[in-house]
Amino acid sequence: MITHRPTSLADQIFERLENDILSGVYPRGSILTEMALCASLGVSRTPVREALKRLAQEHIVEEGGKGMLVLSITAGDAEIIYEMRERLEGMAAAATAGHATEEEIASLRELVDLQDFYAKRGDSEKVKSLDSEFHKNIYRLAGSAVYYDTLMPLHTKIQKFRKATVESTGKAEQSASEHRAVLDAIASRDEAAAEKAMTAHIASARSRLLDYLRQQEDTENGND
Amino acid sequence: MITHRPTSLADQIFERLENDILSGVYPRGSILTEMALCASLGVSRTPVREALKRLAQEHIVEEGGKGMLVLSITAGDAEIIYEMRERLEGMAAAATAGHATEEEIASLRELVDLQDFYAKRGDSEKVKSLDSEFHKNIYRLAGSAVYYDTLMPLHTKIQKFRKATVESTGKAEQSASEHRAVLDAIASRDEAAAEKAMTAHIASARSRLLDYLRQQEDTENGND
DNA sequence: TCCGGTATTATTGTATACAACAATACCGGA
DNA sequence: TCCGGTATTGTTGTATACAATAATACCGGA
Repeated sequence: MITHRPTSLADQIFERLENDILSGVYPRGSILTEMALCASLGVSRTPVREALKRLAQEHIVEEGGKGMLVLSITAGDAEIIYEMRERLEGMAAAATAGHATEEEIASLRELVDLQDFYAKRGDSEKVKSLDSEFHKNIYRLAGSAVYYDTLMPLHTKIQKFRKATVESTGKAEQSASEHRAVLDAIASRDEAAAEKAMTAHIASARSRLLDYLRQQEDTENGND
Repeated sequence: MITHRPTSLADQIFERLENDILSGVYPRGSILTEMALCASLGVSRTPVREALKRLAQEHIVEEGGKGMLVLSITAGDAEIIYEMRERLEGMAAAATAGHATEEEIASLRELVDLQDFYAKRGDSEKVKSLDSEFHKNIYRLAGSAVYYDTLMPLHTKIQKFRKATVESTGKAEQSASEHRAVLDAIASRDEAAAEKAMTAHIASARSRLLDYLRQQEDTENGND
């Protein structure tokens, strides 16, 4: 309908569906059919179809006989992802320490400063988003698209669980200070220190997640 | 035209293009336009378009103003990928040791036996393909789709370089015997040993790759 | 009532039509 | 000759049409 747009309908729909699925709007087990989405989004099948295919490729949905079956991830998957990140992100941080320009490091510092600011304010939405940006930038600055392509899907998929790692002001401040340690190592071009600091940060986030999951287990962990 | 098919045209085209790009048929920097591919493949734009979008998502191509720009990967990317695999595949092998059924382990053994057989024969095409299958099965049997989703793209992207790791009979036999070490650890349900054996195997493959790249450097490494 | 077969419907895969944008080529004027 | 503007062409994004399959619902017979 609307014609020339900066970003395509397919992209918008992909992002929206990805976000809705990973944040729990469409719970695991839901069925998404092209036509139903067309109707609710007011577009033709073509962009919806493209978005669904891309979601399927990332195993966020899979074709389930009738429509597309929403997969999302389990707590067990989240634990695996944290372990993978623990093994990989240090590598990315080290590469970033080796590759990033001073301007890029300055922009990382900006992110950390802001995150710290909002952490002290208790604005966990902002903190989560800035936390996300920080990691995303590390992937980008590491000097090869391989880092981004590998780590970004992992990061995206645990969105639903990430709030657990910054849910209280204390955790948010801790996360921010860990980020600062990584940043400082990068800024001083110390690859080994950057790797170590990042690995420690992920390990820390992972243990915050495990605490959260243990809590959830007690109360029942069903729908949110 | 032809109507009911087990696998869709889009899937076939995706696989074909992926394979052609990663094995060097379309060299880095080529431009693929939808229409040109339609003409050469004899299908409409829809499946071609879907295949290209999926390739773009995996950063095998990217939109480059006019058509899709073929990216492929550099030797530097390959080195990064081997380091990532070194950090991750041990984890997958350990998980497989914990999850795989006896039947699944038997099918792994079959693959290793065959690989050994063809290695001794010097059939490096077969060896490469069986080597690939072995790793792919580890990803699948590790118990979470996260392993497959993360490792398979890495494995796929280095296709062009993998021949370097099994190019001679000696290397092929070495690779097969390393696989057997991994398999034995898995079969005896020893997760730590499986991780160690797999990590050693990737490290070994990586050094075989580095040797190859160093050779290439001497002769000129441009087009193949 | 229950079972089997047929008809209808829902859904997807593919092809094509159309609109908009971008680049380029061509033409006229200075 | 060179520059600017317009027209044309090539390319993509989106919508729709059509074909084929699979599932389901319905109906008749035992």
